[in-house]
Amino acid sequence: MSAYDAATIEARWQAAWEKAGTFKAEMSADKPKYYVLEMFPYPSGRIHMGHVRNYTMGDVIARYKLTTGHAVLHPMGFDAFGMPAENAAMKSGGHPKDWTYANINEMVAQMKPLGFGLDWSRMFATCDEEYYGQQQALFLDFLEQGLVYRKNAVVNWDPVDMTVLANEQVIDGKGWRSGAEVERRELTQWFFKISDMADELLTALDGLDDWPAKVRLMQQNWIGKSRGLQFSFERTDGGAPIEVYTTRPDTLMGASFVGLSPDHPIVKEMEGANPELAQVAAAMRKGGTTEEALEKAEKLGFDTGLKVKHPLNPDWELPVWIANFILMDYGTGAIFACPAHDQRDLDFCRKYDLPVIDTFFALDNPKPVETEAFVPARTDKVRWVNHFAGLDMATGQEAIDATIDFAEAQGWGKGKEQYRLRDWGLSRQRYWGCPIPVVYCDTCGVVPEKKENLPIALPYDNGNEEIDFSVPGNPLDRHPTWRNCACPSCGAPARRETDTMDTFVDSSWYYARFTAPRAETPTDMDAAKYWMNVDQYIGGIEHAILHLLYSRFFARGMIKTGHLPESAAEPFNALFTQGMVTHAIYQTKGDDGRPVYHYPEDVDLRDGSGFLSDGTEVEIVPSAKMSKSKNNVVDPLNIIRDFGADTARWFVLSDSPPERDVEWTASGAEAAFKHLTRVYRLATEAAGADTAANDQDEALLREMHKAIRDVTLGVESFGFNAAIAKLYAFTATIQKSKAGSEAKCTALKTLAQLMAPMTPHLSEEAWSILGGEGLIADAPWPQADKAMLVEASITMPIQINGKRRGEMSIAADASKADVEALALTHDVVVKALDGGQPKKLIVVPGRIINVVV
RNA sequence: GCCCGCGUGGUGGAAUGGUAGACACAGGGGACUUAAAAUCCCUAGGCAGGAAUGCCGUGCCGGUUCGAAUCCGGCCGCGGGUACCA
Repeated sequence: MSAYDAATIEARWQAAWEKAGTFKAEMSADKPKYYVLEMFPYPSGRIHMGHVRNYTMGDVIARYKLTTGHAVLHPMGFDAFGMPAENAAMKSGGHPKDWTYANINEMVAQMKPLGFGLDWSRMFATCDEEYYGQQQALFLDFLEQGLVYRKNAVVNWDPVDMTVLANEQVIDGKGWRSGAEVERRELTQWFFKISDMADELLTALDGLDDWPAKVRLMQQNWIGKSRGLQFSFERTDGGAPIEVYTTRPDTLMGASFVGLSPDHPIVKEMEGANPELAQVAAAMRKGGTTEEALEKAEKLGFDTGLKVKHPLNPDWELPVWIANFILMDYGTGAIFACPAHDQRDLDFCRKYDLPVIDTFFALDNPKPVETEAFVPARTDKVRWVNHFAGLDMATGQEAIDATIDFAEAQGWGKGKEQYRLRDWGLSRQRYWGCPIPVVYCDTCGVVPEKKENLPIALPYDNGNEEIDFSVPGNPLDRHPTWRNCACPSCGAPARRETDTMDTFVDSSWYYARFTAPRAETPTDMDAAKYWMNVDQYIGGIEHAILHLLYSRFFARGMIKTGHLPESAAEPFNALFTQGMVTHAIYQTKGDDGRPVYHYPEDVDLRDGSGFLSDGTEVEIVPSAKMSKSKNNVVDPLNIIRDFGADTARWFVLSDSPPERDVEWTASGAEAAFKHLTRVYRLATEAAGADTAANDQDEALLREMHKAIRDVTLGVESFGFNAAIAKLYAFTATIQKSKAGSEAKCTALKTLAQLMAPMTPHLSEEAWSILGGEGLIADAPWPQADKAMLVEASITMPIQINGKRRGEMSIAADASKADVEALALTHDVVVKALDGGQPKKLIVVPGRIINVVV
């Protein structure tokens, strides 16, 4: 009998699938289709266990659906534009394109041995001219439909490197390379009008029943629909009134000051005549642009000297301050502050000695606000002490509604629905992205490129005009010739747009492209109609908001521009968000005091301590997301070399629920390998045995049908770890069973089928050993026989006052009255009642009996 | 700061209002073996007890319920997102 030789087995069956075209996606008129997609990877160069886990989950679904009679589309590609390629070019020379394609080749070579049932013929990378050329065509169609426009927006500006920085390149408000304090600077940029669809994107969330509730909630909060009041404050100097938007107009009588964003037009207007104000505003514009940075920054204010009249009392004058926490992008860039009922406003007013006016109190506690703002839930009733619409006791929401009605009736304000969602700025001042296909002409202005001129390709080693990453900034902007072109409208010399697109654009429609990856238009309608939508989308929770929201927007845009059918507005029918694979970090201290990270394979673990080969002890940081920079990455190739791909696949699914993070440990991998070896051995033993049928057969087959039921449920509900636990138990049952060899072979063939989505190579081998017909990948999924699942009697636990005190066995079809009668005769119940009557008797059929005494 | 999650034995975890700890790892004991490896069997939350058994126990505090890991409120810790990382 030969041993389990994973390497040989895996190569054999991968070749067999390839030859049979098992995973080639074909449209079929007589099969239901199933489209399963995992979020495609960034080509960092090496795959890690996180990728293995993610793609194994998708593969389990894909292979399972193939055996249930579906035409399956399961493609793979690469999200290949982005900053790391440019950073690599800056650091070690070379070209982003060469770096990226080398990485892609490397990663494909690492993924193939894992035996994923992917249709590799559909593979593409977003940096392929073929792909981004079609993306440029989409952009032009979106532009024509009014879904794209230009406006000014702020970016992180490094004043030393004279370049735009990404948020992750701003560390503590300073540029990552220059160390200079970052400034906020305005540039004219391209935007997608996602805000036009805010309401649609919000209401459609209700229909996404197979998305995690947490993702829908995050998107709902992100879109942030609110109803508030818009009105203006008259200035005492007769200047243009200050328009404000507030979601708490009911607190207007508690107004303390009017606040302007440092980027507000009034501030900019005053800067010229007021050097002190200009200096303060400039200081406030320093630091990064992220919401987090703005919210966490120390609250700073400056009195402009302007005064406005309170809309309800012309004699009441409020000062106008500039405040660094007010965003120009939200509402009107101006607010009024009510410190009594907003902690941030209160902190600001205490700091600058501005008045605090209570407008309502808790019903049972009329205490004036001192250092803590009183901010009850909007549904709580409060007592109003300072209001104008005749309110006494009312909830915050009632007061808001009443205030808006009052303001509208008097004509000084208007109720308005507002969204937190901002338009999607897509311009990036970088080389390694999809060029935005527009041209600037002195005569014609901003002109879209003609479709026949697409793709507008990135320049690459064009003679002596090579792009240059040795200096910061956008190489396209510096390129001597690339930007020179003819105006598509008048033919005169003109300049190309040198900004490229946000990489989120690339990933917002790749799912549609996979349905016809070589089409000469962005999509092929017949293919899109057949394959869309994605039936199961799988990816990280970190994409809960931006990627998924942008994809939902893009699908709608593609419908509007005729690239997708109406039915594809929500492109992902079901979403599953998987957890990360983590691993301990091993570090020592370098000479400069900074941590030095060591690879797991270089660390020898003894009694919970780790040592390098020279004996140095390392510090162990328990568990962190696998990350190249921390060297805590476990290379799946090592696992495949030692144990085989099936072991790696089995383990990443076995020990942890898919939505949660999983810690990689080699001991777990060994256990998985042991199990697969056991299954292989059982199969070879059973195939060679010849024992007669006997009275143990039925018990084994009953367990088999239970396993079919449980594993099928596990696979369909992403309960892979639970399914695997059942498979361990079923394997042990087979091993211990004294059933005849025919029954054992039947059980083992079913075991091989149930394991096949997870361990496809071993399953094919076992199937073949046991005389199964054809490929297990094509064999119909086993069906549980309901008759074999019925149990004659069940065990029910008995509780006394909610605590388990005993159990009893009873016929499975016993009536509730029978159960009650039998329970009352049980020893523990008789003892607990001590001759008395039960206070209450609860019987949950099939589950539990609780006697309250 | 704000939004969204998560927290259960020595470890990964199971249990979605009904027997807390399935399954697995590490540990302990045993069988087989000249020996080892491999394999198989037993054991295993804590405390007390010879045992039967009892008490405690799902981050912490409180609540709802006949019954809470699970639902509600408050707190602590960790993770994800925060619009130019992907």
